[in-house]
Amino acid sequence: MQMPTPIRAPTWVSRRRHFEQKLWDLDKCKDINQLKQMQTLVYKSHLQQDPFIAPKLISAFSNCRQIGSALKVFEQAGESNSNVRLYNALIRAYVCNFQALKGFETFLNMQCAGIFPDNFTFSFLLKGCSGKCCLSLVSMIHTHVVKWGFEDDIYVPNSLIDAYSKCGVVGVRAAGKLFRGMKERDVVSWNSMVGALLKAGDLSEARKVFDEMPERDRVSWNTMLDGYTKAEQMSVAFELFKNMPQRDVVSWSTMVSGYCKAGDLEMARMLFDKMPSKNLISWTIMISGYAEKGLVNEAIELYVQMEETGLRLDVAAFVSILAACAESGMLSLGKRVHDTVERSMYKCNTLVCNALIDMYAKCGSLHKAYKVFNGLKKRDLVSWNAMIHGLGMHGRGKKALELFFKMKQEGFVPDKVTLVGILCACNHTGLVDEGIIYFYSMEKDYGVIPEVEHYGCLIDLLGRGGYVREAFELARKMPLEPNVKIWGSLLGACRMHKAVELADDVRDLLVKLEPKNAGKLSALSNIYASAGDWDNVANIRLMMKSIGRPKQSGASLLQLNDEYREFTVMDKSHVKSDKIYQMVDGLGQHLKLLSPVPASHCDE
DNA sequence: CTAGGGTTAG
Repeated sequence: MQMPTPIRAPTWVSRRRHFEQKLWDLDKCKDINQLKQMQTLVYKSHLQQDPFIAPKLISAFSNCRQIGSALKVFEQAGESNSNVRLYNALIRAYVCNFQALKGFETFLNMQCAGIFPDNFTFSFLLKGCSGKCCLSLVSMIHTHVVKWGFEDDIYVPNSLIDAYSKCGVVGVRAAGKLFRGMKERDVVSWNSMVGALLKAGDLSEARKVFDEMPERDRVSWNTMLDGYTKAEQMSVAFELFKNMPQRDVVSWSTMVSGYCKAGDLEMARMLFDKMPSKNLISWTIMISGYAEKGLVNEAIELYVQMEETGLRLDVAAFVSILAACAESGMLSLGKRVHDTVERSMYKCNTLVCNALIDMYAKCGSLHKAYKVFNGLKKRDLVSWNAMIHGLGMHGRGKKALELFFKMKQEGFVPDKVTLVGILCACNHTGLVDEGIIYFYSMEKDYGVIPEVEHYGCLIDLLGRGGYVREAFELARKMPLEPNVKIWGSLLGACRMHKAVELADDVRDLLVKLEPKNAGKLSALSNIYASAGDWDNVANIRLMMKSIGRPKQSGASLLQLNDEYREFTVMDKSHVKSDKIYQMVDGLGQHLKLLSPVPASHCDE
């Protein structure tokens, strides 16, 4: 009689099962050490040329940001393996790791190798175009799409619409043409088209398309909602919000963000408190909203509350809140955030550290900024720019220039932001000659064509250095339209050097500005008025008169969140006039404290 | 026995 053997597979079988299971989930592996172990196993089992395993390995390495290893896997997969998936995986790896160019190169190599692209290839390639404004590239890919016959695979034209939408107004037109020509459209096609029109700022056309949609999902409503909030049409946005068939956390967050940007922090907070569920993004929006507007107590209180919920901040949350602190000079919250960064996994993250450097620099805490900068292992151009600009704007021009040389020594190529920092540094340190030299050689030396900011720095520099006439001359001759800051610095220079004989130049410049920027002079006059700087108020009124602007009795335009509102003296018509007067008063105090002479206008 | 792609808030 035979005993039944226990049903138990030999060990090697179960091991193999286990191994296979792991192979199937290879691309979901997030741990780099585990992944390397898996790779060893794959190679030992001679599976590195397997048409399914190899692409998975590439994806896995790509997800772990190990693009070098991904490439190695690709190369070792062998040419015998003429596999679209392999190429697709490599293209995606490049594109997802910010090497879009290499992705396109791979696409070309693939065709040279005689391998036909498929629908996935194009989706990946198009993703590589995002963030860049490269219409010619997108339309080139479009041509390939048509050539290979993938224009009816719904994913591909949808990706195309999205890619086109990031190429400015012309791109959006191309997107519209493609959209109208599509055989069938799904809800994503419609949503992408609405999003494209909104990106181009065409709110009414977007709404038209939105109304035409055969079916709308959450994304459709949220996209349209965001369009209205970005345009600061909060009442329309609220109407839409009320009428939405369903509201998710994105809808609520969009509204909170919209009210924050519109400056209505109370309404924002009310909605924030009413949200049925909050996530990291919602908290980030509300805290940044408070921080940006300088509401210290509210911002800190909410930040502490968020930490108490146990939410872990990610890179975007850190960067957003720190940027808001930088904007309003909110050092107290900035420091708190820094504490959190130190305890997080992002204390060596370049993006986060750059935000810290910028925050400390803008808050005037140069020592701390420098400490973060020095401790940063992987500095990029932004790190250098933030530090140089920070030093420069606080009168440490020599140190800024030193850093500039060091940065070049280390092989970084200065960009336009660097040069603003350098000119700013020269300006705030009285290095007039150096500033002039840098300005006039920046195109030759660094290939940077001067923009308004650069002109602004130089004009400020000239004016402060006593070359008032030259400053005016430059403002008049510059190929770009002078902005309010340039105006301010010219006025400052006039006052500083008692140059009243420049009326003609002033008029010339005003002609250049008018009539498009009618409100700006008044806005400026208002700022000086709040600062109690009556000399400049008188100056501006004189200028306004000199170009025959009709005198408006005591009315002035005050810029509030990019919108000009008209006020007359002691106007109480506006619902929030109390708040506004308070704010203007506060602004005046600030200006008095900060600038005996009108502040430099090349910062920011 | 297989994977992989497109749209919304910071």
